[in-house]
Amino acid sequence: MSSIHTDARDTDESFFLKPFNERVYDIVKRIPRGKVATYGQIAALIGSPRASRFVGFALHANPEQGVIPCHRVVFKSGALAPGFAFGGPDRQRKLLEDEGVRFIDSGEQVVVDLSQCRWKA
DNA sequence: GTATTGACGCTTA
DNA sequence: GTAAGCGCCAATA
Repeated sequence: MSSIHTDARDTDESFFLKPFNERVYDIVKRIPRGKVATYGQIAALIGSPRASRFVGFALHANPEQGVIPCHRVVFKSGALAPGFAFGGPDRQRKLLEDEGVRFIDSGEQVVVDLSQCRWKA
C-alpha cells in the first residue's frame, strides 16, 4: 500500500483511515441476499466486537437508502431494530422474507431465524 | 480534555 | 424466568 500519511483524516479521500461508520457500511453491503448479520457480528468484523452499539448507530446515522441494506442487520437475538427508518418494521420483515430469510413468529415478537440465515463472513 | 450520547450485549438483582 | 443496569467503543458537543 501507499505510504501512510500522518493525518489521513485531514483528507476526505483517506482510503486508509476510514471513519468507523464507513467501515460498517462496507461490511453491511457485503451481506449476501437472503442472509442477515447481527450488530455484534459486524462489530467483530470491523475489529471491535464490543462496539456493537456503535454499529447500529452508524447505520442509523447515515442510512444511505438503496446502498446499505440496513434491513439485513438485526439484533443478536434476531429481533429487528426498534425504530426502523425504512417505513416500519413490517417493511423490513417483508424485505427479508422476499430475500428468503425465514422468520420465527413468536406471538407478537417476530425474529429472524439466525440458525439458518445468520451471515458468516 | 471532559462529558454525553447511542439501531447493543452481557451480567447481575 | 423476568427485569434492570452497567459496560464497551467511537464520535460529537
